[in-house]
Amino acid sequence: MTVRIQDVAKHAGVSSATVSRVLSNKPHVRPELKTKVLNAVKTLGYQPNRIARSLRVQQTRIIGLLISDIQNSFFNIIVRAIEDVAYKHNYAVFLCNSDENPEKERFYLNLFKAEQVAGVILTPTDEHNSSCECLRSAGIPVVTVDRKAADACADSVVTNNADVSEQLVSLLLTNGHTRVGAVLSDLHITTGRERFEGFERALRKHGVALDPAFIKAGKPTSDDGYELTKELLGASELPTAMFTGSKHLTLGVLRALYERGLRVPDDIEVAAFDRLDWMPYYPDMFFVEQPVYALGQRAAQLLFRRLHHQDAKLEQLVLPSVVKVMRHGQAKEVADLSR
Amino acid sequence: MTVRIQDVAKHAGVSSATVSRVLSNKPHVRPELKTKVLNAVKTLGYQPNRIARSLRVQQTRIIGLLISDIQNSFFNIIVRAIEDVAYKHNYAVFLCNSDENPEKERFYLNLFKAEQVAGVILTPTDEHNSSCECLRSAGIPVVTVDRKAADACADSVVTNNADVSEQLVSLLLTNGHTRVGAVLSDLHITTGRERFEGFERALRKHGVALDPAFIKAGKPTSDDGYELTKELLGASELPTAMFTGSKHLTLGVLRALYERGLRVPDDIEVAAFDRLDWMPYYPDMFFVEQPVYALGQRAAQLLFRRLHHQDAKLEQLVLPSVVKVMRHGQAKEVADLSR
DNA sequence: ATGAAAGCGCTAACAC
DNA sequence: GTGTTAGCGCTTTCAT
Repeated sequence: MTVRIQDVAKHAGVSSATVSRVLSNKPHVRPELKTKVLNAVKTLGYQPNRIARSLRVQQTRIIGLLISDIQNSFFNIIVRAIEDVAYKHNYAVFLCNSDENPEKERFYLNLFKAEQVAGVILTPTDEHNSSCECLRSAGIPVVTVDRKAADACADSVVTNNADVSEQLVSLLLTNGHTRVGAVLSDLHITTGRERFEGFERALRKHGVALDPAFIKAGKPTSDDGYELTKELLGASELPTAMFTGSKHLTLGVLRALYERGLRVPDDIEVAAFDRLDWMPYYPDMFFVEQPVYALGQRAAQLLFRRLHHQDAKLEQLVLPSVVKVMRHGQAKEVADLSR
Repeated sequence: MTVRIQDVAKHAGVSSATVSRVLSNKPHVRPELKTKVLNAVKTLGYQPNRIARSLRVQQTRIIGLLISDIQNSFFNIIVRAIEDVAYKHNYAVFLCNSDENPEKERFYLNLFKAEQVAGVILTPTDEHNSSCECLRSAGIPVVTVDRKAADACADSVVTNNADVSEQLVSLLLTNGHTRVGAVLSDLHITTGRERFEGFERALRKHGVALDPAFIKAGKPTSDDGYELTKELLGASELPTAMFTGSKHLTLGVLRALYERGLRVPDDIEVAAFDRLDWMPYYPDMFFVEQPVYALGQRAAQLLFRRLHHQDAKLEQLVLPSVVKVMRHGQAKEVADLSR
């Protein structure tokens, strides 16, 4: 039924060892046998069984990718980037969705181990969740992307969250805003925590008191952004500006503002993380442009580096984001505003 | 180093066969041995090697998912739905990106075969590309989603593209538009072809001649939508309405209209496929709401049905889409407009 | 340079 | 009910 390496060997009049050698480009094979084998492969339509190979060599050419929300268009760009790099290296990607759920995360990391993936890239749902330790101990390298894990057993690629948040919020404060609401990701996610730290730092520098009623955190989804904003707007005094901690949170925040009849930026200023693809048609707002594709690309590169170079020292890459503003449908860096 | 089924057997004082039986919930095992085995598994931290298992039973609990653009937020919802269903069935998903490239598609379908996935779900890049035949002949069921494949060897789940397109375009024509531009997916993709057929039918019914300069087709990406619209707007007479064939095409079309200074809907009416998440803030437009999540969900269900029921008759599911209009930030079915 | 054969970890057929 | 064992398809020593 299915054609095996033995069949090819028989057809070419050689042993299976020779076929194997030819197919993995090993040296020490007479050219004339090589062509014989290649012919046999072609005529029989032979395709190596990767399962058998994996069992024998005790590893696969698969990288496990565990994303906390694969429906999120931000993570999607990262997925795409990783897939691109993997394809170039002739690796395939095993994509799973942890759904911001630590239990699902553990389930999938175990699966990755059982499937003996060559390496894992993930966006950890919880900074202090050391489940990646169990992968490292099984010899499977781990890279975290966009978010960090506390245990120092994974390479990571993130952006300068705290700094750029501080810049962004400072901009609001400099423009005279004193009541700034923040809708962020949960603080056990590093992007949530670090962006909050930047927010805090900016307030402190400008001598503005931090009002707990103006700070909300939840899952980085549009729904949570919406609900949290409604809560926040229920406070006695309305904020004059909003700082939002992710693309999908922003979507929810804008919906809540819209429903409440607050116009941007006349009634309320918005300073958001990430570019929305419809910003050109939307009223002016500030935003942080993160190098999203690069985030995924560098993560994949880091993983492949480690695959080939097992014990390189741990790398913690920080890519720079930039504060921008939309003006008349054009995005400009804030440094450029002075012109 | 790594703990094997033999180790568990020794530790529990039984044979590996018994351990295997316990772990796969086979009958005929004394309860007392069962607990012994389970204890040994726990203390040793045993995890079955799925590769070895796969090699032995000649199949995996993995479904191969080949999407033509994983960065596209439309397909993403489908991916998410499939992942959800798979997780419930305790299957994992192997996600790959064909990039609308038939060559990449072939590469990945071969990979799926070599990895012996249990089944495949794909959005074919070319209707008349019979590469799924090779999977079926290897006993791997194939389901196409969103798009159909010509060869009748795959179950499929699609929407009523032609009909709903006809409705949508008829609406424009009824409203007095006679110059309707169309920006669609390539005609070798079934969604492109069928939506074009609906467009054509509507024109014919209303006795409007089809102007080739008003019809553009390309990849369903924002960039192609943009470029094609610029071409289309270069025609001597401007259209008074635009019909767009996918979410990302729409993004590009709107950008081109915006840059050209054409306001929606005053200067030009837009009737689009798929809901954009920022439509509430955008000027009124018509659109087709497709049951996107259901598309993925049903596809996965179809696949699992076939996995358990190898020779059920081929199923071609058509899910209904609905024409809607945005009014004051609310989506309404067009049938409701009369009120 | 090439072939014979062991063995990766598991399951299932068969024997008891 | 439980154990023994063959074998899934491949790679890789070890002989030659």
